[in-house]
Amino acid sequence: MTLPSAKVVPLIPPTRGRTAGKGLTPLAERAYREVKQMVLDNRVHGGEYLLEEELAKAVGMSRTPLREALVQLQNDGLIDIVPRRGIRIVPLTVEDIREVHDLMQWLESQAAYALATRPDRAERVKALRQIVAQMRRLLVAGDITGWAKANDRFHMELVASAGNGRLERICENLLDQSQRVRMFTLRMRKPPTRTNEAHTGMLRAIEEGDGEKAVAIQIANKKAWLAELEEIIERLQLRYL
Amino acid sequence: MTLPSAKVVPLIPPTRGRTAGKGLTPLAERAYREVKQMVLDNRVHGGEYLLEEELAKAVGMSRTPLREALVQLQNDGLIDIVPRRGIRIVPLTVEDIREVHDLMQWLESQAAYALATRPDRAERVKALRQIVAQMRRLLVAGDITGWAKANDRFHMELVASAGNGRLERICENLLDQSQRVRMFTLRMRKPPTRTNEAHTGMLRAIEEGDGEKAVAIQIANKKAWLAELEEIIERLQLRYL
DNA sequence: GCATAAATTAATCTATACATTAAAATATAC
DNA sequence: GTATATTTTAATGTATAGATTAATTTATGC
Repeated sequence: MTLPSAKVVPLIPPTRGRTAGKGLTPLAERAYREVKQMVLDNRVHGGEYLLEEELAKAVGMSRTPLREALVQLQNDGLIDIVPRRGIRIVPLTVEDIREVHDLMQWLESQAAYALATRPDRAERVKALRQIVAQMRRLLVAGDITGWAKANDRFHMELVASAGNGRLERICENLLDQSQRVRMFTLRMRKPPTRTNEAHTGMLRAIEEGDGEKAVAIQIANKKAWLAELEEIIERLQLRYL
Repeated sequence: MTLPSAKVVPLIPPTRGRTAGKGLTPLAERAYREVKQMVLDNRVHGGEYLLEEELAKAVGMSRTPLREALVQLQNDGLIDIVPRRGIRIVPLTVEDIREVHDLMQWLESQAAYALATRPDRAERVKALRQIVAQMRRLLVAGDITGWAKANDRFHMELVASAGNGRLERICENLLDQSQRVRMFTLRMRKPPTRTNEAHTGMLRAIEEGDGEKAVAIQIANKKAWLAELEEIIERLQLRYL
């Protein structure tokens, strides 16, 4: 493959800084956001198929920008483009949830450990504490969906403290991939007071500069979280969600 | 956004198992592979622009499948699609290399640690040792490019030992993202005997079940690797590559 | 009634025409 | 000569027509 000489143009900020739907055309971006929201809101279910033409009609555009959005969504691991059959919502098995859980635990523990060793960690800890306070209020108010969203913000804020853009994008995507299952099972779980306490304890350890303790608390909480989810999924008797 | 009822079809293996260019149409897949190879082979450079029509002509297809391939490549972090300007090869700064390095170090250390605790690790250690032996032979033969490829296989094999598909894809992509810089600076580095020794030592520690020692060796080698690269880039006086 | 071949259908895949946009070039005023 | 307005150009963004493919349905032979 031979090319004419590539043109060099002044360096401009990359579009990749944006976390999702990055570098897509205007219609493709809208399609990306709308289809993604439909998936994350559990309006469709794992294993189900959608047809391109029907999706295009639903989002009010031709198939060309929609297809570009679908390539992005497939890359995010939310859908599969099945040749000549349609768009399949990626079914999530308990193994998938374990994979995502393991990765998040590994990456978050690195972020927590790194934060515990930073001299200027007080600001970050303060911001994280504010999120936990909000989580407590939402739990008391009975707003479990709001609590889950705040919990996601906590995790993303913790990860952001590592100052690594690629890490942030990876974690945000992992949260997206597991969102359908986490939301589907949310009301079947015990009230997440254990998570609130674990976050509080982890932040105290970070504040004290005790990275190993912070990591130990994080790992224990995440293990308990996964065990409860596995129990729920076993009780549901579903191979995938 | 409202949809007709989604069709449910028998569960078939997802296309996402494939590591790259997954779920793309035949022409899009070919475009993906060819353009990616062009980028990874340093036939274009960071900051340079390419035009869609010229690329389409070069790969011998219309813009439609090419554009789908470009969405995938952008998601891989290899190019940026700049609206109404063209495709830009993502410029890599030393900060980018640090990010990738940090992430790989975190993820690989998890994999190494996990492997060191597995009772059935002998088989994996054996496979990894074979790769290191090949790396030694290639170094003696003066084939530094072959050595670098074998080194990548070592890292991917180590990561694969964790049995986490998402981890593998993430790491493969991180290796891709840093490839242009690593290959560009390859011959400016000292002969990588330190890396060969580090791999050997790490495998011995894993074999002995000493995860912490394995991780310590891995971290030390990666730190030295990065320091040498930073020195080279500073000597080159380039803001990005 | 069953197996296989042939025809039909459904849906994507790809090419390309046309619309749109933003940069570049040119014209104009001072 | 410079600043601003206007026009032109280059390249993408989007819609859709037609090609292609694979699944489904129907026809045929035994």
